[in-house]
Amino acid sequence: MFPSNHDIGQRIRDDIVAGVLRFGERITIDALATRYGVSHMPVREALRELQGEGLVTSEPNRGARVRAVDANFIDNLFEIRTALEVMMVRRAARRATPADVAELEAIEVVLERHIERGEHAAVVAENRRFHQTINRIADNVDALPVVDRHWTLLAALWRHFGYGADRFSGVANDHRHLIAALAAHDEEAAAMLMGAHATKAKLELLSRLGAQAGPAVTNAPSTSPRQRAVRHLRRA
Amino acid sequence: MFPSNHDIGQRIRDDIVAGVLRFGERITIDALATRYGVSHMPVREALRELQGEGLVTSEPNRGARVRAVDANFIDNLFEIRTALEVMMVRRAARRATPADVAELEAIEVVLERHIERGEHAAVVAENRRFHQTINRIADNVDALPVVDRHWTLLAALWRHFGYGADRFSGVANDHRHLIAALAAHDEEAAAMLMGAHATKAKLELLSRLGAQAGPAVTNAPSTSPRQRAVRHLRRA
DNA sequence: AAGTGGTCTAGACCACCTT
DNA sequence: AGGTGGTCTAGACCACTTA
Repeated sequence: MFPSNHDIGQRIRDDIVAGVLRFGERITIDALATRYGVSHMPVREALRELQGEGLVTSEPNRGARVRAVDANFIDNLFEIRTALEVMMVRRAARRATPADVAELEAIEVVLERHIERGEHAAVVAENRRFHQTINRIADNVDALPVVDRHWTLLAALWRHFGYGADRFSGVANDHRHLIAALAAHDEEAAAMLMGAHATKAKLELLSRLGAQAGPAVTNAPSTSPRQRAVRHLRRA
Repeated sequence: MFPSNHDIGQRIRDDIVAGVLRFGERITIDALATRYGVSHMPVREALRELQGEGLVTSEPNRGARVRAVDANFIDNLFEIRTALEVMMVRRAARRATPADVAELEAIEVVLERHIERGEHAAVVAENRRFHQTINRIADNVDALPVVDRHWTLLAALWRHFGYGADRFSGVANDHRHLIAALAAHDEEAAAMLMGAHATKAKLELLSRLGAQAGPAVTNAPSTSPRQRAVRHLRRA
């Protein structure tokens, strides 16, 4: 049983958030293929996937780079997520059945137990399930993959920046209110709550990014696309 | 410019909207590969791309199908587009420079000339440029690919259902007001206008879908995933 | 057990950037 | 011209489904 094959995308993502692949670093299909012991094609597909998540940028015929995970990136991602999840929770508020509400409550109970016990990874996983359930209730199958694509990346970022128990208590409170709004079919309330909920997460991540020291990133996307000398500066 | 061979995705998309591949039809990588005279891999990637657009659905180990282009599908797509474009136009309203506004006005002039002359395809192309420019001003590079992915499909749908000169006059009026809101940095107005603009397009498409006779579609996604006998019914 | 859908390998090949 | 990034071919192979 080789774990080696398969899921090259996840391995690259892990290597990026783990710092093995530095932000801004140049990456080539060939190098990654030999590194992971696979052939061209799986790496190519993985890079596309990561490009879809925004983790990798690529200029035609000039190779790809690890995207700088800076405030701008976080901001972009959360604006997308917020716009879509607010739209989704509106639909969910219109459609939620008592059974749906019960399902959310059950998930929330589990989630809060994980919070009490400080089981961070489990909290993140259950939190994802909570939001996925809302999105399933919303019943827009075409939006699901878009939103879902960001979750793996966000999970990696939380893991990287540390979880922080202080944040989780607020999460539970938000969720309880969200469930109430859905149960009451109060679309406006649900939209407002979801917007605030997502914004909190964004601000939280941004503050950690700032606290973690400035240089988590750099590699200004090289607005003048033809110079490379800058790369020599990154060494330390 | 792509040599000729490539861009299997576009060829499949064209075959779908042209009715060569019927809605609901079963499609396999192998069949498409032989049909277009290419090997497995390009078709596989193309199918993924189309899945990303929502044009194709796929169940693991059970093959793919042409997605039913019904009211529900149109609705899903436009909810995504509306949510994202409203978010984008808000950002654009905050950032638009006089030069940006001038660029939009220039595009709009060209667009309206095409409208007067009844050059439908050119109108669609220029309309796309208009919205792309707003999204560029918004400066969320991570949202661009998501929104952009739907444009090729929408263009194909307009082409398929017919353009309709009646619609275009409203478009020009909406655009003029949008430009004014952006120039005034009026974020709320811009958001409201964009929401209405997108909703109009959705309703327009839906009405054409309804007018075009009911059976543009069918193939209920077979909610009980294990039966295939139904397939024999589709023959006529 | 046979069939079908789908991914991986290994290398050829091509287009564009770099001398 | 030479180099590098990236796509395509042809077939092996694996996983899951169906008989």
